[in-house]
Amino acid sequence: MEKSECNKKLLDVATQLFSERGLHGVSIRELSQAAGASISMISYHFGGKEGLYSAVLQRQFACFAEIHEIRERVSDPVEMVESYLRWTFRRHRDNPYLLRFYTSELTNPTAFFSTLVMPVIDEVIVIMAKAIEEGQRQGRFREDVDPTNAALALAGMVNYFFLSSLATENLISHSPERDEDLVQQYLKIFTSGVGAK
Amino acid sequence: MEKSECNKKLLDVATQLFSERGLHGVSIRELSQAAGASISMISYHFGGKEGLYSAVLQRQFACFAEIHEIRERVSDPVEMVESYLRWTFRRHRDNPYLLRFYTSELTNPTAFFSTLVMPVIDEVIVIMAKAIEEGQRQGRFREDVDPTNAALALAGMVNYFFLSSLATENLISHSPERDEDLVQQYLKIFTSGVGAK
DNA sequence: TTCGCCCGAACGATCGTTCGATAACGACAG
DNA sequence: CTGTCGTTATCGAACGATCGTTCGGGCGAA
Repeated sequence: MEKSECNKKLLDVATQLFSERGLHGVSIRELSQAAGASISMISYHFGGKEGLYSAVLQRQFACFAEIHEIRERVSDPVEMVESYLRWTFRRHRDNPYLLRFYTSELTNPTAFFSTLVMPVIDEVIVIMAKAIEEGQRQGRFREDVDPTNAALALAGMVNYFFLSSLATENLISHSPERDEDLVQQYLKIFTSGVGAK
Repeated sequence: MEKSECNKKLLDVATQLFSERGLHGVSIRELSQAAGASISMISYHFGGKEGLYSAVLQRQFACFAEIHEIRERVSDPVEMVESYLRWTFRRHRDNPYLLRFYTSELTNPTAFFSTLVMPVIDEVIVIMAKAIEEGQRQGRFREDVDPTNAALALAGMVNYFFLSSLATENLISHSPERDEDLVQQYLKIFTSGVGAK
């Protein structure tokens, strides 16, 4: 039998509201009303408000597993950096709520941080650090920077663009049409820096 | 007459608790109990829970004004980048709660975001973008990157190090003794990139 | 009839705020 | 010096509102 629509509708609505105001900022009454469902449906389908939140979190962070496919497909270190940048842009574009849960959990971790969030973040950082380390072994990357730190710097550059968008929307265009241009700019900065040759 | 200690104690306790769990995650009962004060003191001194939160926010973001002194003291673009990096490291070290309010407001903005948070963030980005632009005019920085975007990339690199610390604490050392080393690494990456020459 | 799915009233707990009482203290008049 | 008054800081009980959960029942398909 098909699992009813109520379930999916609740997940969708909860994704938006939780991302906007956090776990404690939304009540189950507002949640269920926005989903056109009854209050008790949240406890019925998800075992309570926290259960719904964890279901949202799981669906949000599922996409991070894609990094493994990228790593399998791409072997060249520089190309790996470019793929990571493009993948991250697309990830945020496809899912405008992701970054809110991402940083919300990093700064105000809930009970699900250590089981649902931290593992997938670490996986990405470790994989990128390994790619950079391989680049160093190949003589393509300078060896006087720590690979993990370089991976963090890369992730920071691109994620911060979306993180700061609420504050900088009148300073810089956040239109998706600029994405590929930005990918190239970040790639340039990361590999060659902003210094004139 | 001296303003009582109750006021200051409430501010200190609220800073920690709000940073850990957000505006909606803490009750005034827990707040006042942790401060050793009565429940009614919050409404009495700050006009309510939100008033206390805004007082905390104001005190947190006051330090961003220091960027103006730095800009007055430093004229060389590269030196300005280095000063920004060192200043940001010290800012986060001196105040471990700052980044939580910073990102919490960026992802789950409260009513005070547009008046207390956004203006100071924009100021820093604009000042750094101008410094980078000047570096381009001097021929020290390449001209094919957008100054504002470069400023965002710089801010992203260093802020993300602290933002991700909860997830990456067993991947990389976050000891303050490494700070100067990290400043130099970020400076290197930003000005020269990770590419081998 | 049975079994998922769903409803909404009801419950106890907790929320933020308000209010009357109290104590300490300086100013001032007698 | 002393008694009174107004101000300020603090308390805790009480209030109405809202919180998340539970529960008895209704509905439709098997």
